[in-house]
Amino acid sequence: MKTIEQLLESKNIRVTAMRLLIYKFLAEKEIAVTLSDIENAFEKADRTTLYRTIKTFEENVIVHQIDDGTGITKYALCEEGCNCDIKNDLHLHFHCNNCNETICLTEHKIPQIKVPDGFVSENVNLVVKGICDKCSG
Amino acid sequence: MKTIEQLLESKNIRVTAMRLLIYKFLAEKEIAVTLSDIENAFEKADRTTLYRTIKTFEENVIVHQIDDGTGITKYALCEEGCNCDIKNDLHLHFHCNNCNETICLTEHKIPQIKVPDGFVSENVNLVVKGICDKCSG
DNA sequence: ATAATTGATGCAATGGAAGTGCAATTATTA
DNA sequence: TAATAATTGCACTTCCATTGCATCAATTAT
Repeated sequence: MKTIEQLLESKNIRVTAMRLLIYKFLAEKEIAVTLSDIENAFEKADRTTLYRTIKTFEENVIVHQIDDGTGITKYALCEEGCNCDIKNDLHLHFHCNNCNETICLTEHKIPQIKVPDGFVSENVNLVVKGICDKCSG
Repeated sequence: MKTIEQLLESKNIRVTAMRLLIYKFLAEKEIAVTLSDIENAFEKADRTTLYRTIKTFEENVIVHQIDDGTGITKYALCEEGCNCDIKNDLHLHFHCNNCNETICLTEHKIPQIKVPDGFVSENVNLVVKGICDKCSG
């Protein structure tokens, strides 16, 4: 079990208070968050810092972007099984039309999608929309 | 074979010159277009008019939105097989990382995606990214 | 036919998210 | 301790999406 400090150091990212806080914030959340979410959680910090922290995490495959169709980019920590840096990885995310939350279904893999001749598939973005377990109860 | 006029009238949308032009523009395109694309094609018209025309079309299931992950909403005419108003329809779109164009692959259906217990799938948004037939040649 | 009403269009402005340049601050290394 | 490099905060900018309001065109009622 790596500490957050070790994780950051292993990727040559300097350990700062801000980064630890943002990492912990993301780790506590089960859902994907927007930059505004982070902004609201850290009102003392500057938007730009939060933005750049997330970008740093993204570049180093600590978080990955999720495009759930709401028009606002969301972010979530990469988990054990997350191969979002690998081109052919299939992301599966669920967006709840009721509570508007987006969660990663990392365990649910997607079958290979066939594309017409001449097309080369490099990456697949799949978002299932509907009602999440909390809202359907 | 319905004329555009008939199509609009059947949906209680007034037939205007602008609407006919935009419809024709979309019909000629095989790819999904952004509002800016339409704007560039009709420089004399106001952006708002184009925007609201597309929105009217969207509400009446004449076009559907495509979120291909570029961050900019794209639109394409609903085709014969397009059931984008039906909840369980599976949209499949292909976004070319090279030419940045997005096309509808209406003929390519996707298998039903399984979601965990408690989750209700209403809709699936699937975007395959890669290289299109024109660019891979 | 004309007035009243409804819808379409154009202009101006707003809001939100994403991104950048630069100065100041903090941490690392020489 | 000085020099260097990275991080943070502030101020902007840009781009897309969206709305309010006035005007113009078209439809309906009188």
